[in-house]
Amino acid sequence: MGIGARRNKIREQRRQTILRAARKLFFEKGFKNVTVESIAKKANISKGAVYLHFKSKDEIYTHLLLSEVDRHQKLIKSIVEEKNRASESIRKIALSYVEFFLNDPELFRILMNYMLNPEHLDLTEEMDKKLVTAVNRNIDAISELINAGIEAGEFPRPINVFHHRNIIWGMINGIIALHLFTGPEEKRGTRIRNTLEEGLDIYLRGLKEQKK
Amino acid sequence: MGIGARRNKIREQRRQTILRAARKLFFEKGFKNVTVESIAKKANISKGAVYLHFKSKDEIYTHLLLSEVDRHQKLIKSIVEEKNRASESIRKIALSYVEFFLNDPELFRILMNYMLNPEHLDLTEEMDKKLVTAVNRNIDAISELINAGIEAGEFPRPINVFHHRNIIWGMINGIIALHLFTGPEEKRGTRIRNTLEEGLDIYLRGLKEQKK
DNA sequence: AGTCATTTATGACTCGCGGTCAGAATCTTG
DNA sequence: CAAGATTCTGACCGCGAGTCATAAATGACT
Repeated sequence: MGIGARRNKIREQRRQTILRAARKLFFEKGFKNVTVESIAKKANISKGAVYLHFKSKDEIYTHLLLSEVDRHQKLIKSIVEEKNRASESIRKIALSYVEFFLNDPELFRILMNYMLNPEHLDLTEEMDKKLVTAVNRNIDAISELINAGIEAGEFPRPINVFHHRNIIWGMINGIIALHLFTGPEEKRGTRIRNTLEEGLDIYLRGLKEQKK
Repeated sequence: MGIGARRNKIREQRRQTILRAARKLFFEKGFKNVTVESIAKKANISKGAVYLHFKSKDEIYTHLLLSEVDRHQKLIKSIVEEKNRASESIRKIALSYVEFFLNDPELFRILMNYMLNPEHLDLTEEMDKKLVTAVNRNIDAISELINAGIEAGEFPRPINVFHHRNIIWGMINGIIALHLFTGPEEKRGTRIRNTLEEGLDIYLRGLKEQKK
């Protein structure tokens, strides 16, 4: 191994150490309640050193976010590839979202925040692009499924795929947002799942009878 | 006029001056980019004096929020009282929301933020309660309309009114969130309106054929 | 091994902002 | 006008993100 490569490896290890420390803290206390100092401490490193690896606190969070979104992307991909009926796959994707966010509500908050703040976070160009791409890939899965549904005769044509993708995506997020932080915690899961399933059900039924 | 009353009047005027100044700034620059100092300056007053009238920056914002929500509430009430078909009224309410938020996207951000942060803002007990109540009143209008629709035979029974209220509410918010800060600004209005109308349309159609 | 350039680490410091408070200014009352 | 009550002021505090002068570590070259 050349010197350059060794350097990079060590550098990468440092990054991972920081990310691991940050992850624990963020997911434990929420973004606002974690200081960069505390991340540094947990990683046995100085505050300044953290900034040798990441541009900002936001960027650290975004890295974690990205790896989560990617993880979820794989799940979605596998659902799409099952080749069930389109409406069934959409239902599954929606439910997988719910699980995803029930597991880490903070993540939903941050993604929502990202969506609501056009100026975005304080990220490098690169990170910003990556995050947008990753999120879009997930949204596009729905388009793909709607198209497959049209192919299969499950949905009528012509329908405006983008429209319906946005409506479905909006519904999923809206319902999650509405329930994720309210009511008794142990019941949130079933409440969200039930509401979302019923909502999609009715919507997709309506869609199938569009312009018959 | 007694001395006490005069005092109160002056006090109230000060509050209004502060609120007016704050309003202009907030709606111009967004919550984060306004400092309490700048509000004070605009109101020709010292920073400390601001805190004689409001507990925190959050609370100032919430006051503005509340008056907006109240204003909107009146609109909703008048829509409900028109006694159109339920689905028509729901459509109207949704569209009135859109106008509301197109007019002041920052407001949507804050309300969403409020929804996503259970610890809420740094408010007096009273303000917090008021805000929750005001928002709920608006959501309840939808329940009311669904019930009216059932009465009128427009929707089948039995259906779970809360469920559908939440789904509709979620859909409205989700679609607005998805579009309010993206794409060319001049087209946002029509994009949101179209998507939302179509979404509701299909959903309500599906609802009418529920369990026939 | 010793020198020196380069990379990496440190933590004291700056900066910005929300919020506080001791003391000044102004008003009320007798 | 004096004394007390109220309102106002702006210097100050605390906090946390991000910076930077300085120090330590590394390793290439003699």
